Amino acid sequence: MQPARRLYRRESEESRRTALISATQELVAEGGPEAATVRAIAERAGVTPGLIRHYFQSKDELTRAAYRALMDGMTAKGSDAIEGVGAGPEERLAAFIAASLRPPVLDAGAVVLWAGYMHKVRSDPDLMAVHEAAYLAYRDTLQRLIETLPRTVLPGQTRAEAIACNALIDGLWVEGSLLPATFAPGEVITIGLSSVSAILGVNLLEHTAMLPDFGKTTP
Amino acid sequence: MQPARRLYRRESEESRRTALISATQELVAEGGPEAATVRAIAERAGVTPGLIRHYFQSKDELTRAAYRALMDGMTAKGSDAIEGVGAGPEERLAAFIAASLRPPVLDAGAVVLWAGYMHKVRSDPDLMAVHEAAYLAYRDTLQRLIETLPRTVLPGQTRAEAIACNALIDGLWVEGSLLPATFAPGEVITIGLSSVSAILGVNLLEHTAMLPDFGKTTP
DNA sequence: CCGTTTGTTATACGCATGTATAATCGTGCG
DNA sequence: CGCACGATTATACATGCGTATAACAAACGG
Repeated sequence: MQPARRLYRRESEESRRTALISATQELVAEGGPEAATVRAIAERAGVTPGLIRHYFQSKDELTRAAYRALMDGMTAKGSDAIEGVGAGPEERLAAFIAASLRPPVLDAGAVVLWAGYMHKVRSDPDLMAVHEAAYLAYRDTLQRLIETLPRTVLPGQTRAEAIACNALIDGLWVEGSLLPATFAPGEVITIGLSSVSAILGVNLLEHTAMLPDFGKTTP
Repeated sequence: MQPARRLYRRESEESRRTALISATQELVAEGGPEAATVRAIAERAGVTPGLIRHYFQSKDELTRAAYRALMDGMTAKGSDAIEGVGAGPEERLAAFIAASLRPPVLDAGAVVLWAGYMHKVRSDPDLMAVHEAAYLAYRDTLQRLIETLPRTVLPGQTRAEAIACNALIDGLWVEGSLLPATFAPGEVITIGLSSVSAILGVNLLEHTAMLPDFGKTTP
């Protein structure tokens, strides 16, 4: 009696690919890129290592797919945030910012995941293109929201403002995720909203009534 | 005649340690953490792999030392920037910000290096302490510079402002380093100074006369 | 209900990694 | 000048990695 061969079920290509991609993301988020080995990914996804090469030409291709999925997911979260809320420009901008500074976007695992891919982004032109597209898409959404604000602006002004707000949000995202104990609950969102308000010359804190998990920490 | 044993010179402990640390940093900056193998580090430092274990108990200890050196170096750059310049609070703050958004601090290698250590920072309490100390030191310097500005402030205001300015600078640092082609020369510094000005309610762009490599891109 | 297809597992290979230990030789001290 | 210490090199080892390939079995069509 030899060790029985492992039982399995056939699944759709899509479900297997997403399972492998999710497993990769989880492992990188937990233990950095070096923890995402072929064997660990397979175990997490509930398959054996060989199957990875059946769905991805190489581990590098799986890596690229996981990065693409990460970036798509994060930009999607931002778009979702401005879907439901009321039509006021300030409301929409405030919701967009708050969504980026709250879980699940504000999350140490997400930051580690993002950081773990950074050097691959720089060396792989394909990943660089994905990164640039996601970054510019986010910044573009931000800029469009800024342009809808009731203000009179100089030409070229909103571009610089969008860059600044994007950088501010990114920085708060990293630090709020990495050192959550350093901030009071909701403090990161409050700081983000008031700082963006200062940069743009508006008052977003007056338009936070509809935001979930907010209002209790701001006087 | 067998292959001659490699000639060598004895060197001080300090020079060997710094050589190994620098080699580690260079390799991580160039190719990510996975490129910094024991053999590659030794070759870059001009020694053989075994010597690493003579000066560091393990590769992990060398890694920790390299991260500490990175953080110390980056905070030192900021302190240097406010040493020479004139006594005006605005000048000093402007110089501090500009120094963080200009090479050698603004550099893709530095960002990749910083990002490459991120997951180790989260999992290793020792590195976490180093990170937190460096982050808070930087923020503290920033807050002290902000407090010297001629303004009347509410209690607790400067803390939030320091967090915001720190996040803004960090975000510009990352994006300016990773996508330098996206920005006009000096644009990152200009945006940083004008945004911090807006957040703090001052005008730093009027106090950039003494900044090197500046003034030509701002009207 | 059988045969074919192909998703999935199992096994093996070559290589690189971090570490341990022994051999060597540069160097400061007596 | 010689000798002993230890900084440095050399070699070896176990392990884990990504990859290649063959064997197997689950599901579907006939």
